[in-house]
Amino acid sequence: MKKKRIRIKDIAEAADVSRGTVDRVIHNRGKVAPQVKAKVEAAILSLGYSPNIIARTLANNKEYHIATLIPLPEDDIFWKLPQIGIQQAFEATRDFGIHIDQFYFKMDDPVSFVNESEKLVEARPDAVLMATQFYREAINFYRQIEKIDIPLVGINTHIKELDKVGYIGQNSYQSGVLAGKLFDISLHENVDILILHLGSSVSNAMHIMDKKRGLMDYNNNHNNKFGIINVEFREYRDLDKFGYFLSDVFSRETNIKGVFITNSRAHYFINALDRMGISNDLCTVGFDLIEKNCILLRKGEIDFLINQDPVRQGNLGIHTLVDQLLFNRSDATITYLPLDIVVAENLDLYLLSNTPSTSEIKTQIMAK
Amino acid sequence: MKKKRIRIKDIAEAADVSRGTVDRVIHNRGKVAPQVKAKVEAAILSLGYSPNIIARTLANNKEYHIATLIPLPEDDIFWKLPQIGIQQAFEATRDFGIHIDQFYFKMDDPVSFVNESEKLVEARPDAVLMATQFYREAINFYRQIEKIDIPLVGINTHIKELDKVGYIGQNSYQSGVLAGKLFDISLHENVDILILHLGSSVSNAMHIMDKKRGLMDYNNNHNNKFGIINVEFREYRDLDKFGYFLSDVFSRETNIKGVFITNSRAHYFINALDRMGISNDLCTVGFDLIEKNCILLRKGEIDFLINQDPVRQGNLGIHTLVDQLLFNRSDATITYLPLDIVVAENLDLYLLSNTPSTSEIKTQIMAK
DNA sequence: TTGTAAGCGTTATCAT
DNA sequence: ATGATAACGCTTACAA
Repeated sequence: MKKKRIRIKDIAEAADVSRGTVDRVIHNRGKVAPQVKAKVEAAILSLGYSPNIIARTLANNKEYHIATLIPLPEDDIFWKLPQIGIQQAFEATRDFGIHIDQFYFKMDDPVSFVNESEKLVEARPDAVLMATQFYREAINFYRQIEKIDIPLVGINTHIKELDKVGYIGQNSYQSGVLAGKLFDISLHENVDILILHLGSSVSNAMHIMDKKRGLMDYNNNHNNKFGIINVEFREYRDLDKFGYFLSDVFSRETNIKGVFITNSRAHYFINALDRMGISNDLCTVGFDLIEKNCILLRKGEIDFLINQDPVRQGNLGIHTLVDQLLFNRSDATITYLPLDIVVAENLDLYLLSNTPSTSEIKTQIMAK
Repeated sequence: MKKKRIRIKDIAEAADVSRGTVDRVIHNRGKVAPQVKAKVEAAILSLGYSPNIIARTLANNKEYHIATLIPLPEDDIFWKLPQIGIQQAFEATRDFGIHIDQFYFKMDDPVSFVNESEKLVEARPDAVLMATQFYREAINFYRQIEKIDIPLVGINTHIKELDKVGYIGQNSYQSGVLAGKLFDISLHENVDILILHLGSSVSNAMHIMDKKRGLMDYNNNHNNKFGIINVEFREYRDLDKFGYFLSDVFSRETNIKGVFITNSRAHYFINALDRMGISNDLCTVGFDLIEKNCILLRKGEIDFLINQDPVRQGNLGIHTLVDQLLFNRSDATITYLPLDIVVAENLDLYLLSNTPSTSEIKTQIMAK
């Protein structure tokens, strides 16, 4: 009934060799006579041996350093979320000998990214987790990492040119398609949708283009139900300037009924609208469950937030690397996380499952 | 720079006692002189000791048996999903000495539940995971479990009378509210919504009532935008009978524009409609990403599926129990999982993250 | 080519 | 009340 787990010792006895020999065939290191090897392999197969990861980890007694390179959480609260996931993963894996060294760069400053990436390389980590929107800089950074031949995974922004590294995050194109669907459900035909990009054009990179394409493709595939207006604005933090900009847009374009904000800054848009006294009868679709967005979602000022689970991105990113370090599984795979449609009525449930205090995952190691 | 992790040996040396003594104060077992105890505790605090779970697990070398009691996956494919999560969790925790013994009952048969629960008790497990809609039977079962004093968690159906046991699953009431929101977005006012319950009335229990209440409360709070019609039907598997039943309903009630199916059987409804040649210009909201529902969602025959992540329910359920067994953390907490709004445009992303092959979580132990 | 034994950090059983 | 020591299953250096 209660079958005991097969240990190395057991197959050593079965094959009538020593534990050392068994170990040698398992890791095929060292010399072992062909017939002996066959005998051991037969025993492994017939007894159904699988190694005890716990004991292996303890015996290995190795320390691994994973470096992270992400934007300063202070720069944009969005970046606090992956940070939470990274911390969770750290606590979950520290007993496996995993250390995490974090490097932060200024979100809008490529130079800062380059500086930090150099510091990171000097620290000689065993693996790297990266999140950046700087395409060229990321590719240059990858060249350096390639030289020292350690695994690298990206989160949040998919740098498609880097096909040798893993990616965990959202499918940007599909999130645009999904936004299209949400407008389709909510609005009548023959109205206009404003695509609004807030932030530096530097970061107005591929993944933002993908979101726009997704929305426009959806619209094309649905008989061009909507008119699409494309606009971007850098100085969104200056509510006055932003407000004037918006009233200009809305006075020129009087048929706008939907607004698609392509990143986590929807709350700036709503606040600027409010400041200018422009009434908000718009259907607004934004991204990410940062606090200011959540408040406006509850109030009904924002209609939909698309969640890309940044906490999980950070968490899974670290776990993927741990997986590679501990079990040398080499997957440079792309993992697209679900795109959650968040409305006032299901918001709280998403927030709860994101809070670090409630998700007390201790150990979460990928394998086999 | 590279700080070594503090071990029992380290604090033993610091406090100038033996490892045995340190162990005694950590687990406050056995006698230890007050001053010695204070000295050790001081050392633990100042050096910042935390136990190495890996080594502890190995040394403990204990075997735990977790029993599960869920409906037969063959009875209703929905129940394959928690089963997947349970299997994942098993693979993740087997190295921690966790065994899983599964008991299955016939979904619509309380007697079968009772029989299996008796077998389960005889097997003398160390913890139990349960999913059932049979209220009375579940409560009786709990009385037996209470006697042998082992942890019990429920998934999927919240038996509120059992306030001493943990629950992981959906907030049924809130899922009804969310359905209300979805109709609100999709439909004009002054149309009717049909609430359709398919299945035995036995299982037409509290959590189904909660869903209905949620929808109706939403409607009340929005000026009774819709009319609500309540209907249930047992023999939904008989497409002919079901079809006649539906044509009867729809010929009497000609203003129905929305249909809320309260469980995972939305596909039966669509098929019966189709069979009778009733045109589907309805807004349909159902539950759960089982294959037949997914196909209809893609085709546009179902508009929304609310996902309660049954895979994760099974997975988290096991992990919660493992947590209690390994770290004696006693939380009979209620964990409500997010309610995902699934449409054709984000369906694939949810399916991918549910597939057992992609989620290769090895070890996921809760702690601290 | 093979076997032996020490060690990973913790627990638990002995003596003292 | 305290200390020494053998386990747990695996790795690895060293001996044979």
